[in-house]
Amino acid sequence: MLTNYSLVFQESNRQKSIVAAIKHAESLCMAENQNFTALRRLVFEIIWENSVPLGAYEVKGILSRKTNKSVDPPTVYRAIEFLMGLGLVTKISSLNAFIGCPFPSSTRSNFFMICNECKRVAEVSSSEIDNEIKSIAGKLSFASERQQIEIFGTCISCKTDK
Amino acid sequence: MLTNYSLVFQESNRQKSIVAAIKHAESLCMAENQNFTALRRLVFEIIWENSVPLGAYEVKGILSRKTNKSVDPPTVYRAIEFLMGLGLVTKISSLNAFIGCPFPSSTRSNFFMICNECKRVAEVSSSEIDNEIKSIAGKLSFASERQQIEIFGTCISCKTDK
DNA sequence: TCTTATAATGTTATATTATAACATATTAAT
DNA sequence: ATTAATATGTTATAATATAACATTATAAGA
Repeated sequence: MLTNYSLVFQESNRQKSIVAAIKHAESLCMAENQNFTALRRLVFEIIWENSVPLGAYEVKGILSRKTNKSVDPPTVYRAIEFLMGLGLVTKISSLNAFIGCPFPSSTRSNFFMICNECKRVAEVSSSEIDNEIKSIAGKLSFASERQQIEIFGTCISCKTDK
Repeated sequence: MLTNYSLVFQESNRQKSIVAAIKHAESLCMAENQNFTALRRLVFEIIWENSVPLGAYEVKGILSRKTNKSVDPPTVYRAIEFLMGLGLVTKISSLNAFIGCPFPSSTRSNFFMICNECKRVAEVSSSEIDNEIKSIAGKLSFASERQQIEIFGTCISCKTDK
């Protein structure tokens, strides 16, 4: 089963999803007894408002502009760490950049399609992939804890643009 | 079809594979009209001699000791870039570290199982995974060019050690 | 063989990404 | 109010990576 795969490549869906994502983040923090502070919310919004993964220092710059004061790296990294811990944001490690997670953590494949042209990312959730990975890990007697799948290429709109 | 998945977790296989890998690298360079220079060979050996992924600066340190002279970062990064271009070495981006590729590039899934305890890496080649990714990309009309799959967990020997 | 072109390496400097360590402030619990 | 816990501010620096240019080695053409 492949779900939600067009989410991030389609701007309209993404706009809607930001609002939903903030609500989701709020209730998740509530449930986990975590504090969704103003700073964390700002960083969350900055990352979610962008259709492309942002580097920590880009977030820092935007945050600095939004708050009209200088921001130091640990401020950003700490907020990102917090958000990643809750599965609200993920790092695309090949890019050293961060992007919002459209899926609740329980159903996440950590599977990303990254367009080399427009840099936008689609997160995909696929039980087939997940099961196949489980099966391979089983054969290796490898106890898998976390997976990260990054596919680079060209998305449909960048292909048709040419 | 799942192939070669025990390669890197098993020390004996790895030792054998180094010799084979050097021969493979030599003939590949020959075929591609590329120069397998002393420096590149050294870096290749350093990366292949280790069962765990090495950071560029670790390679730098080892290289420096082996050659008894100081080595600057670009020296290492350039050699690594060269080796990656030929598919002889891969970067594990979550670790900012490099490891030898046991597969010829044509058959590579870029699929790594990374043990959090011993840090060793098994590269897996799975046509099921590759096909499933192709199928998902197809549904998204995404022209995929490169994939990188990183699974973190605990390997069998670290599990039984406890 | 000499000369030129190309490829590879050396070198310096600096950019980019990330974290450690400690100070201060805010919030929640007693 | 006081203490404890959590979050943020601040300074400094570690770790990773690349740009730009100089030099050397190798290969190719005259």
